[in-house]
Amino acid sequence: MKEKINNLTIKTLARQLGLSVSTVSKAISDSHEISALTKQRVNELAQKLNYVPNPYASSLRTRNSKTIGVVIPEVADSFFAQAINGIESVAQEKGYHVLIYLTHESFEREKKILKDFESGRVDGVLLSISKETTQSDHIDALMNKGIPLVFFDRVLEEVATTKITTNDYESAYKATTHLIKNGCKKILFLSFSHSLSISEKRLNGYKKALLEHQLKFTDNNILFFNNDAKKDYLRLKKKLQSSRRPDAIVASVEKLALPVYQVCGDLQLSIPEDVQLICFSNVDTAAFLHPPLTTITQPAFEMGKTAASTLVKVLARKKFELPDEEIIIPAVLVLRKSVKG
Amino acid sequence: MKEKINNLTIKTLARQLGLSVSTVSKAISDSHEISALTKQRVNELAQKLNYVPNPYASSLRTRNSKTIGVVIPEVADSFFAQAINGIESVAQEKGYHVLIYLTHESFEREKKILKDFESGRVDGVLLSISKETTQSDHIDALMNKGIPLVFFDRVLEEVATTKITTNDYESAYKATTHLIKNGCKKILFLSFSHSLSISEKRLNGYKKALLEHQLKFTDNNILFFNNDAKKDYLRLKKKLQSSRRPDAIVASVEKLALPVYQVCGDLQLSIPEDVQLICFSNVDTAAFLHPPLTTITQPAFEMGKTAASTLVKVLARKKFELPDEEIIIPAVLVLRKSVKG
DNA sequence: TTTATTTGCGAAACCGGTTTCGTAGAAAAG
DNA sequence: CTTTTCTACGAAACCGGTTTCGCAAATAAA
Repeated sequence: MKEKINNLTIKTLARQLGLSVSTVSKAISDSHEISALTKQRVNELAQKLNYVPNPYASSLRTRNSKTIGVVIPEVADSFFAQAINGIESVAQEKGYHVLIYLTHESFEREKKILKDFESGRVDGVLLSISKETTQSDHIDALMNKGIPLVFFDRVLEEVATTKITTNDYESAYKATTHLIKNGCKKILFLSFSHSLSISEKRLNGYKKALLEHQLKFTDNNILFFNNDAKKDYLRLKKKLQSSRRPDAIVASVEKLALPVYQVCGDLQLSIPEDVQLICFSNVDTAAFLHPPLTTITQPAFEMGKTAASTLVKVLARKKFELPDEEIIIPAVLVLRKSVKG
Repeated sequence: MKEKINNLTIKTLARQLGLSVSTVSKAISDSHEISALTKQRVNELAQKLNYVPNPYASSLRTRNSKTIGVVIPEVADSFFAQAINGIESVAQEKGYHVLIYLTHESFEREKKILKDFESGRVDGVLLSISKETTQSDHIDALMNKGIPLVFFDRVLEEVATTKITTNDYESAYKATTHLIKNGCKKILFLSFSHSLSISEKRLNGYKKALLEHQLKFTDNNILFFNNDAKKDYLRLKKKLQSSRRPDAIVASVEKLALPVYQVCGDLQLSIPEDVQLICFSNVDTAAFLHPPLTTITQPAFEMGKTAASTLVKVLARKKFELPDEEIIIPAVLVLRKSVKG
């Protein structure tokens, strides 16, 4: 492998063409100041020599990098994977580059990443906050530096910027109502965060459905998963072994579904006969699980795409003003055999 | 949102401290030329003013970006998602940034992306080639510019660099042998590429198992999936309806599993009674599918991690010399109910 | 005490582009 | 024919760091 030396710069082109550096630069960017003939000569040589301009040199002067930063908790999750697809689709179309960062649900990591963004590394940011994130200082600081940020899915309400979400509240309400209409009276809600907007909204939608049907909500109705697979498993197991075993479960995020299958399998509980199950999930295997999983499927690709195009649109302007609004793309409830009826 | 103006540069610090720009720069990079006292003063002010150096300015001068480019066919695939996790884990530890690009299996896209990398945008590249990729000109060109590249999973043998793979041949051989020992005689191999190294190796492993057991291989034994879900479905359906219906299937990549479940479901064929199934797959729902899917599970995280650390290690040196070797991390065959026994 | 060395810092070039501004020559206007 | 306006281009500053090199003062060696 050769040494890394790029001696093919705009200067090389200029020299070979007997032009000045500025002329070549302008020719390449198709400036009106340059004659058609010169442009052609420049482009032909650039083509021939396989000239690729240094993006960082350009970035330095123009103060933009054509790069967006995507900050998500994890990537091995169907929702985020599909969202990335959506993001990438607009990035690639609009000529943006995508820097990916994972917080692994750590607030500290998130802060570090956003702090780094203050350097000007990215033109804008797409963020889905970590489950530990409850305050917005790091986000405010970034936005105060003039770097636009769009939330998607996991948002921080108090930050005045555009947020792309699903109808979490309504979806949970709808799912829970469906279970109640199916005769369920003891519906367990699985959560993994006390503070996250999506968790709260989904929980509230669930609560509303209970309330509307004269079912009471107590702390017993909700089980919080931490990130300790073994303990979470045991706690869920205990729940499902108790005398007042739930007759249905609403799992508020994708990764909470498998533990339910696991525990039910181990306890020989039938889904949906003993326990009905609905999960917020984008896994593409849902239809082939045993039993097929009823899901609230979020428009992950669309959300990523919308978030990215919202961001890119504002980046195209000189002033970066993102309206403080929430764009809600509805999820769909896909009924499968994990619920009765 | 404010205007994007970063007036806090190294110059600001220098001015406020009554030092020169060069001194501040050296102080920040902890140069031995600078006294402890000065370093402290500089760092304290930097801290106080929340100074974050512009990475592109630095990049321009030092000719490295602390960024690696990851080029993969798709992200909504458990293998790649997990691989990204592995990559990110070392990137974050070593202070590298990760640019992600999806080829969507398009050779043209891949060429464009690698061409862009010739600009110096990234210090090194991790590549898993598209299924259309059969030649290496674009890769050679990049490496000739002195940019190191490590393949993972989908490699191009003829390129002299480090390749991180699994034991595709042995795994397919093992899986097929297992099916044969289960009494299968008409084993169908599902492929999605005529040229890809992994496809070829897996096919060869499969063939070897057939050969060893006096089972003959004809074109009828293999079914190629294109990217047309509907047509692929129909072709597979036809296969499974034929009089000489296969009694087992080896699916050579993750995304080929669901169509099998789909078709078998629609044809009311039982897995594994009518058709046994083994799939190269990293989906975490495998154990809860109906029936649970026997998988050849690749060490995706490890592969990503190894690829990244190999790359990062060579980037730490002045000379970028990646040995032309293949690091093979074995996959594991996880037996589940989609095969008998 | 003189000379050699080390220490700590600054001036300036540099990385590779972009952008401002000035200007020679051609074309248009008067 | 002179003045004005374009047209097409170049010189140079600039973006924000890094690095080389030079040098004065402090310290060590002779």
